[in-house]
Amino acid sequence: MPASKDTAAPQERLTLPAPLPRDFYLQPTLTVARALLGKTLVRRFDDGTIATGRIVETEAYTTDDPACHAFRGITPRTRTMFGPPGHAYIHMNYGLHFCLNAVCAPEGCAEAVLIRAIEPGTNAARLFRNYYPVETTAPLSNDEQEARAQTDRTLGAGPGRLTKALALDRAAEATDLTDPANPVYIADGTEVPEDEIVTTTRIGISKGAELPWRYYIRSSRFVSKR
DNA sequence: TAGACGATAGCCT
DNA sequence: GGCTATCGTCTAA
Repeated sequence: MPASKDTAAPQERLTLPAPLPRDFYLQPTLTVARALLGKTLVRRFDDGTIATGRIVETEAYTTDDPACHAFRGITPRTRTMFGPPGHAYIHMNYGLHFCLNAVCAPEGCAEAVLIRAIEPGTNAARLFRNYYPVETTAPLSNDEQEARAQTDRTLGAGPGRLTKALALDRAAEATDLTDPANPVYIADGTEVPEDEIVTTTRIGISKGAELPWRYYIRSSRFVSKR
């Protein structure tokens, strides 16, 4: 894929899909985790540019799940999870990475879907610039173009990577993901056939690790781990 | 208040 | 596959 492909699209010409309604997040959390596959994550940056990503990997965390941060009850960190559905719950882990979750279930019931990977869509070059802030205007060599193509495949592959590419941190905590006026929201996307959805166990947890609550799109090159 | 731990990712062997 | 950077959060004392 040519490196310059996404750089020229005038932002004002973008026609973005409609945000998902709040009712979407009131479905059972496992259903939401599956249904979010193929949906569009829309990010409006401080400079007014917009980038999108197609969600290709999710994990579900429910209120009776020992791996869920809210398992032991409400704390300052988990307050957002106990709030109304359709909001962003963003937490830091390992002191390094932010992870983006969509809050599900009615207010008072703390459940969420972790968005683990996206496929860069509109304005992928903007995501690349966030990931590697030093941008050069010099023509890319063949090796550099190959390295860049490799990075395009991985810059949204993993919860920490995608928040870095989307420049999302605690400032976006509790953002209403159903409001298209917000800096980040989730919109409709493409339908994913049932046989394209892989159900497997979650990654990187010690409690509740046996639960098959991770979902990804089989044919996607952009999932974090198979 | 101190210490342990963690929904990760990059680098090295 | 192993190691580790690095810090917010929680728990125990």
